[in-house]
Amino acid sequence: MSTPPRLFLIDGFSNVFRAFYAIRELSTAKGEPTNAVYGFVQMLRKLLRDENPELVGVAWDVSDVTVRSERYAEYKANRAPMPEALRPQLPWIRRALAAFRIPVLELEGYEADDVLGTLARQAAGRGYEVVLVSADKDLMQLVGPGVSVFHTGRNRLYDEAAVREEWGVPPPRVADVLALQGDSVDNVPGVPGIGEKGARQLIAEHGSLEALLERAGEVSRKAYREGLEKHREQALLSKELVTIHTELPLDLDVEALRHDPPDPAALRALYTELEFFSLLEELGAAAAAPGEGSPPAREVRDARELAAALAELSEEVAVALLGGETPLALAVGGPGKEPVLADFRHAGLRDAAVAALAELAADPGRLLVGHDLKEVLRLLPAPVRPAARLWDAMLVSYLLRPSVHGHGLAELAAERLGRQPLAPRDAGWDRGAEPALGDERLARFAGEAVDLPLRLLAPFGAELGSGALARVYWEIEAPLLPVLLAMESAGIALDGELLRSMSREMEGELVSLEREVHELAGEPFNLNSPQQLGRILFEKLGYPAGRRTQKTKSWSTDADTLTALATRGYPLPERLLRYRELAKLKSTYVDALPALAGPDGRVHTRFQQAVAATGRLSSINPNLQNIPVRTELGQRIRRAFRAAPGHLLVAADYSQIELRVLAHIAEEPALIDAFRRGEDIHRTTAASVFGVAADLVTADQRRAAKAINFGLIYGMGAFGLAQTLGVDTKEAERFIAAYFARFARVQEYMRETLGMAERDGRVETLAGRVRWLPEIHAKSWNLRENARRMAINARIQGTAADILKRAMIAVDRRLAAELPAARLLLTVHDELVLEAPEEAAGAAAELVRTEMEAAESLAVPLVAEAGWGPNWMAAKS
DNA sequence: TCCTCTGTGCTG
DNA sequence: TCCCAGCACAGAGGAC
Repeated sequence: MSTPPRLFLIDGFSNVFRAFYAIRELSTAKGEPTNAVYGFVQMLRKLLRDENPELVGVAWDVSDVTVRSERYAEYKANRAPMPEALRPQLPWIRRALAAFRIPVLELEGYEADDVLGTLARQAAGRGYEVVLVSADKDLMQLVGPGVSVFHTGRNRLYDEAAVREEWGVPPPRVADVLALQGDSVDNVPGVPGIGEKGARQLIAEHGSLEALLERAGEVSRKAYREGLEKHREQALLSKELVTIHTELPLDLDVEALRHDPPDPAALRALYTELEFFSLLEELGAAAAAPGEGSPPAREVRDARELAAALAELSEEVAVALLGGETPLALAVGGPGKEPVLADFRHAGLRDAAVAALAELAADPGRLLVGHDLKEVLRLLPAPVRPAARLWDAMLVSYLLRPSVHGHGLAELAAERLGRQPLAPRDAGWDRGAEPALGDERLARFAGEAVDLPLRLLAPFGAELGSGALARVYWEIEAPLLPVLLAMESAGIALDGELLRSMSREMEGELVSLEREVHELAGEPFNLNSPQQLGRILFEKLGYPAGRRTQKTKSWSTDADTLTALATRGYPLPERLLRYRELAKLKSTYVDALPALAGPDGRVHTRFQQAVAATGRLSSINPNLQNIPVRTELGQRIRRAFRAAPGHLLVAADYSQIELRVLAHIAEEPALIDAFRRGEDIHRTTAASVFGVAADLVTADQRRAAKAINFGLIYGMGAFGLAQTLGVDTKEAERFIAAYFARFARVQEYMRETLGMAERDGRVETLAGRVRWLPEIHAKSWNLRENARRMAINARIQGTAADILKRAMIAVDRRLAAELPAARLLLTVHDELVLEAPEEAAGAAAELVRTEMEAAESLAVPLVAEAGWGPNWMAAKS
């Protein structure tokens, strides 16, 4: 059976408007706006590439006078005029259509909707498969046998079932729903009081607008009943307005819409004129390598077929897991091998795929290639300790360009391979929907998911080289990946009951604080709104003016500002500070955490291995690296993180790891000696800077020295130090001068680091992890100073991160061998949290402390402290 | 209704 | 001219 030819009819203006609003801003060097052209061209390209339709046409309104506007004067009366920046782009769009060789159907005197409706009906009647391409929901009413709508905004194809699913009514009744709810943009009045929800429900119940009006008196909800009775005529008129006509006197020559390939010369000329450089480049690439893509994966139907395909594979095996929250399929391939797709909806294939993946991962002779392999290996039952070597394109990309945000497969494919792979949406994942079993788009998506990482192997391998950065990959990042996965699967137990009772208690105090503040303000306002608070404090109550915020120039109401006011005796800011503390902790932790616990009563954060520019890990969903610890209330929250029954939590943290790293890299003898003697480093610093004996250092002097020490790590200047210490800049300058006089090698370290950054455009950690700093040469003082601070900080923070990662790998390895009942749960930059059976907690603490201290050999000792207890707070003492 | 930006604040 | 690295909250406002 041959499939009918497909005709794509594009709703010109609806897509032009959508492109105009969807693309932020884009213009030529001369300042001519090009955003709508760009968006429209991208839409065309995507359509032609993904769908490759046999026939294409664009419907285009040419005049503003239409049949309907004569009949209903107010129609479009309040439709905004065409934006100033859009009108000059229309001729370009016409040129783009010509270059793409897409015929334009210009029809004077009719609405584009009616033209599309008529043509769709005619073509469907002649056996074509019609797809209407629009960003407008009105067209949904045309869906039926042979006619579907591709909604450009939602990126989704609507057939009859999809329309029913979304609207709750069959396609022809979409007009009735729209007539009821109205549309302010098109000035369709509808029935006041009836919105989207109501309209759908009423039409679904009564079948049509007419039937509904007939029995309007029986509608139970009063507002609806009265609205329908009062606005009967208006509703009928609305329906007339939104109903699309399909009987215009047109005669379409469908075969004239056969799609020819685009005209490359015309496209090149247009892109050049519009300064669309990325598209120009692609045009060049396409000419150089015509038709090069990824082969689609072949779907296997049972375990035997999967095994047969795996038997073909060589040492290099690419794996990809497809699906969103719930995995749907595993794709497997290899260089030069046919990629296969194991869709879990085939009976038994999920188990077979899991077994196959486990076998591949357990094979030390394999190189497992993929993108974000942590997510792929998550499919395996915990704990996963692969013997295969892991080549993760995401992690390699991160090591090569750590400060670039976004190491997604699509981004890498575009940058490194000049490819534009299918997005999940293009393959059928959209708003909870997923591609059907056997969907050809799924096969293509799977093919790309295994092929692209394989193709990235060569360029990434070449750039990673075989030096220090490659060792960072093979010795740190790759072995860390399964450790992180195991920690995520383990999760940490949460005392939800404790948090819930805290929540109730805090709620009470918040309510009374709010009342107090409203009384002090003389009117109620939203305490959570900095804007409203600013107006109350500085405009209504006339408090002494403070700072303005950076972007919006509204009154700043941050903790510093409020504290300053509070110390001057104003009661409102003092109350508000307490309110803020409570509200912050309650919303971010006390209320949020219990909701994030899994059915096992534990929270499973995700550690991100390719985000932080310095090499640190980060934690999301929830972030367990910012759990409070400083305030009393914060400590109570920390107590809600507890050990499983019969277990204890073990917490171990490095002592001053960053300052020790600084002492080592700078080779500063005074610092090294202090650490070797095991002195309190802030006290020693204070004694040196202020010229007093260590035991005579005052609390204030120690505090100042501590600020200096931290400031060094951050690349701080005198201004910043003055700010934190609350002294003037002159004073801060004297502190810094005194510090450098005593610790001269530290100043030398700063100079060296900046020299390297300027010479190489990058700095490195001790292990060889790189951070690129192109802005070190920026003309802007601000950008340049920023880069200089980053250079100083990245070496120290990054080296500390390398050390902790090494420690994690070692701890995990030794635990598996010696204390398998204990396991790592969390990492917080200089701290590790473990869970161990009660009787093994002491041994686990000793093990983790030893491995942390042995993780790197520096000129100063690395010191870690470990404790244990029933909860996180108790473990830290 | 959904999404993005902004101000704010928690951690190391 | 505000000190490094993160994540997440609520409010505000724009697009749909």
